[in-house]
Amino acid sequence: MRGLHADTGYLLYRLGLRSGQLFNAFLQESGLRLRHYAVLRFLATTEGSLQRELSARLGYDPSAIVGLVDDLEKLGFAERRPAPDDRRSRIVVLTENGRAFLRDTDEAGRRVTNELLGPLDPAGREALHALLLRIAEDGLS
Amino acid sequence: MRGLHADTGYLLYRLGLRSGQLFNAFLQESGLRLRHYAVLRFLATTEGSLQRELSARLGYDPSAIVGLVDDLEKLGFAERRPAPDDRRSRIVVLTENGRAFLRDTDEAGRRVTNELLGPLDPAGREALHALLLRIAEDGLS
DNA sequence: CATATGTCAGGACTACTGAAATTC
DNA sequence: CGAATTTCAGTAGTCCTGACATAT
Repeated sequence: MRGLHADTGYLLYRLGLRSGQLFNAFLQESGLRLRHYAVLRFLATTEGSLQRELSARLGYDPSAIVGLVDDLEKLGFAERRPAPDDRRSRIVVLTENGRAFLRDTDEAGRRVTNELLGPLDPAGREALHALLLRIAEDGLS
Repeated sequence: MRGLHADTGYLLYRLGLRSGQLFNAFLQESGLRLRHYAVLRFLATTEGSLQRELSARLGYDPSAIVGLVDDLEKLGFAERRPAPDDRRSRIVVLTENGRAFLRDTDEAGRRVTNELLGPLDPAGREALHALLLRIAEDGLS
């Protein structure tokens, strides 16, 4: 019988949990959760994004995006704007406040990843990142 | 501004989610969830385990173990036995039915991991597994 | 008395389904 | 008409806290 940690899938599941918990702990005082943070980070890479793009790229259900963007709007970190070419769609854009929030928390985010990767040296971290990217790109964005 | 996938922690979180979803999908018809499966797999490596050991080794809260073992007992896959040396404790053991279930699903589990690791060749898979093990062992069992 | 183990109740969060309104 | 986008209601599952009974 294979052991528990002999299974790479189970390892990924467990480490993903730990990663999410670490991020949520560091985001706690800001009132955001990892899912909000992920939306902000993605918005920062675009000039504005349709909600269905957020759903597809972040892997969250379209119905979940609604509440996340609601929360970000309440905090003044993002805005919904009408899409000029399709009145069904809304374009979500990062506000200046949202951009400032990302700047302020950028270093804390690095510390989380640092703590997570703990015993790995820089070469190990880079190797891990490259491997994860390859399997992430098969199926995700 | 760093991109989303520039963050190894976020990648781990996303891939952990996908891994859990794949496992749960393949377990669906059996009525079990990944958490039950993890308990069974761990029990198969022992001669019986205290519930607090299951909690510590699998990373689930002690209060969650109660329901998981309840479910496994209902299905006849595990049993609670009194601990001879400490009447507070119960020892959870795999039954013959539980062992048979693991035998029957072993190959399906491999297929899940296979699908998950998709584009990686055997060397890449081994390298990924080794890296994940190193960070898992820092903090988890 | 303090501590450990298992149990139970409940809350906050997550992931998903199905349906509705609007627009294409 | 069917399909796409967003929204909403509801369900099941997850993660954690706090409390309790029992035993050490």
